[in-house]
Amino acid sequence: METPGSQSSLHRANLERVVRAVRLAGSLTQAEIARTTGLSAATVSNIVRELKDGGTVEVTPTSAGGRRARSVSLSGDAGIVIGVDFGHTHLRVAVGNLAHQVLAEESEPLDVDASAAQGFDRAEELVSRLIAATGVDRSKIAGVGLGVPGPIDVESGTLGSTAILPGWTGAKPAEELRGRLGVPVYVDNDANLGALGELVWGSGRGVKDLAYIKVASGVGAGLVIDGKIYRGPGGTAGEIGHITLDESGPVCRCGNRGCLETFAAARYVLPLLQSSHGTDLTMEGVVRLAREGDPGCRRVIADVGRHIGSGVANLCNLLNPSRVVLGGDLAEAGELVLGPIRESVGRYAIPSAARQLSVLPGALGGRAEVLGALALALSEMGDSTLLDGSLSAGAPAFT
Amino acid sequence: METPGSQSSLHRANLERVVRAVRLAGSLTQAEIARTTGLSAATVSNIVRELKDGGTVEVTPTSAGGRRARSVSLSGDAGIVIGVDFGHTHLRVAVGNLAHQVLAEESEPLDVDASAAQGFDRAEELVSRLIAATGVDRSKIAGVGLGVPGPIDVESGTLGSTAILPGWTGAKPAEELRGRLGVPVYVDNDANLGALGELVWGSGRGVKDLAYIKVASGVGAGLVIDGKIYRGPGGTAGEIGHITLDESGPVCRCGNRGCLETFAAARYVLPLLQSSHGTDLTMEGVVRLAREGDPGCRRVIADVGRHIGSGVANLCNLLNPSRVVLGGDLAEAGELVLGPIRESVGRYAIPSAARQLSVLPGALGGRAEVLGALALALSEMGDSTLLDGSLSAGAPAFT
DNA sequence: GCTTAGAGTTCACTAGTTGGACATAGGCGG
DNA sequence: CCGCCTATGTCCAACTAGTGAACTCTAAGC
Repeated sequence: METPGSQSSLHRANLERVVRAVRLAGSLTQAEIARTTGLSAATVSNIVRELKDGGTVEVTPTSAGGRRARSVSLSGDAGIVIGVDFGHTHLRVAVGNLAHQVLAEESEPLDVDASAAQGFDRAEELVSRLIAATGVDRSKIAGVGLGVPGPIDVESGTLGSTAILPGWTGAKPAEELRGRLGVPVYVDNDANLGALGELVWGSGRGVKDLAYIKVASGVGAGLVIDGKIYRGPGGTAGEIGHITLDESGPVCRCGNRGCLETFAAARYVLPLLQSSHGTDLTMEGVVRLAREGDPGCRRVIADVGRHIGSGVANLCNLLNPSRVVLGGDLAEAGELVLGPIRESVGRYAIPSAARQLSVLPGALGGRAEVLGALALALSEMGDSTLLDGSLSAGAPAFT
Repeated sequence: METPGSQSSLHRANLERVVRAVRLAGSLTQAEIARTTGLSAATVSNIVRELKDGGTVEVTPTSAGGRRARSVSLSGDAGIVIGVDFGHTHLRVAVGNLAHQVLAEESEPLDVDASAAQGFDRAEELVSRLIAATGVDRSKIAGVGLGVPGPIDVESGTLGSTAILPGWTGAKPAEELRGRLGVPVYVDNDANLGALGELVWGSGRGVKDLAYIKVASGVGAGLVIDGKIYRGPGGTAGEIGHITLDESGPVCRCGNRGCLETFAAARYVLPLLQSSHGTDLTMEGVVRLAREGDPGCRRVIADVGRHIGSGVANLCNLLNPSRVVLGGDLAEAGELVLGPIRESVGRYAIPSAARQLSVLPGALGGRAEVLGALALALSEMGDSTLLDGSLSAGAPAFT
């Protein structure tokens, strides 16, 4: 830190290396750590002792039927991370540990029109409740990931458009939450977090580049490139909802005509069915009816799929991701919507770009965003945060 | 290398740190190196001596009117890099040094239908001629960047479609050239290299995310994200030419209808003018006529611009780059084509994504690709390649 | 019961950085 | 013109931290 290119920094780097290896694998013996990190057994021995003294890591004396292998794993209370997701109609909180395990999760309805202060009150309460339920000490919180359902400037932390969450005008959600909880808060929009959630826990496991398409009242995409959220220099990457499919199509709320959103988003699609199916239809309802066989709903969903597929084809030609994951209510429709999407992609994307693409439904449903928030907290905090405990705890031993 | 987390790697890292600092700044005194790298003066002293012994760096005994500052700079012959660009109708080679200076550059016509072997013969010759002209020793070649005008799998090094370069079927250009020149060869397609070239030397200086749109016989884009070429998991990112603008438009060579390419690429646009302007018209000619005021050519170019703008708007919504650079013959048309592009982008992209976007003509013209090849060689080889000399030369000193 | 083999630890050694002492050389004031 | 001051670069002793080799320990296999 203070001497950025010297032995102590090397030692720190090696500590991180070990922690990362353990975190990724869940648990390892020292010999395995030595092999995967490339460090010598002696060094690993020292490092493990240091980490154990610092409380970062736990050593289970004997594990399986081996000779005498001590398995090393991140200690359950080494730290926890929290994910908070503000949705249009709900608030969702999850608590996880550093081993990528979700310890507790809960959601409650939240009025969109609630003021920002009220929303944060509820969030703070829910976080406290969940932490209490897990029995972990509050001081172990290593970071908080926060999702907001609208464009947010990650640098400055200010919400962009306030059309979606009135009453939150000019709010700086991350700052607010940091003030209340006293720990670092990392914020991003729901589509990006959904992408991260599916990447780490859901349908995106194993790939490094993924596009998460979320169809709800609008259409947005979260892009993960090489394992990291890609936001673009201006922070507004992923606006797949507003690529133009038909220059003379319906007028979109963004002011253009024929945006993908006007063919796929709930606010434009539901009215099509209202004369035949009643006015209080929701996207969820349409999906349910379609699965039950309602021909009108099936047709509408297939049409939506075809249009999304056109958008995905463009995305695919430009970015060539290895996986596209469909999220939001629409994902529940399964093959009813995925089939037409794949068909459109096959038709409109150039073959070499579409070849290794797989289009999958999200595996996490509405949980994708909270879990993504957890993942954001985990990735942003880095592995170094874990070491602070062991470093400060280790120091006295040398005096 | 062999011991990836230990002192020797630290030393190597520090060497690289110093080399990078010097390369970025041009020349520095040891004290300045110490300050910018954060290393101690003593360490810098040792490192500089080692680098000097290895020939990587030169020390000019006295410089300005200071006390006794010795200025350290990369030695001119510490290494050179070579860029080779195979185009549809030309072969272009450039030689540069590690200080990002172009030492020599030359191009010659190359028949597209020439066999691969013949092409490589010509390239090898031209490289030899240029190296001889610069007077640098052949052994100083640190790397070669190679551009090919078609899809290439960077991992395996095999050319994809052979439609563009018949006679090159199944060739592995990088391997071939490595065999002939005996140094590492890094290969990529022309659009990606053009992007890199403009980023490092041209209209993209200062930004980290850039899209380079090359309009020639086809339309392709090179994407640079966070300073690195983005190829996508399948290696075919950037196919902006085949995003669909009009589902019932003209049939494209890719098999779809209404691709951007069918509205913008030379092979589709030139026929429009052949009845009025003759059959041996080239894109270059159209641009020239347009600049001279020919209304038909102006109209065609403006239409092309509008369509490209639609594609760029989609790109912008999805990726939100901070800069779009137009390359290829068409860029010579200047505002005649840029105006309509900007107009289309303004109309079809969502405002928040287009806000900080600038659309510029390429500053390098046809040189973008060779210079990009140089930049590729420079970036791929890293700073570490420079050290090989000093490391191997330094070793005997310790025996 | 003896051997064997892998796991983890200890120890002497070595690589490499650092802080401080030291030499050097120009600027500046007297 | 001389000596002080200051910043540069070098040298040396101290220290940090990783490594290979030797060693111990345990359980499995014959």
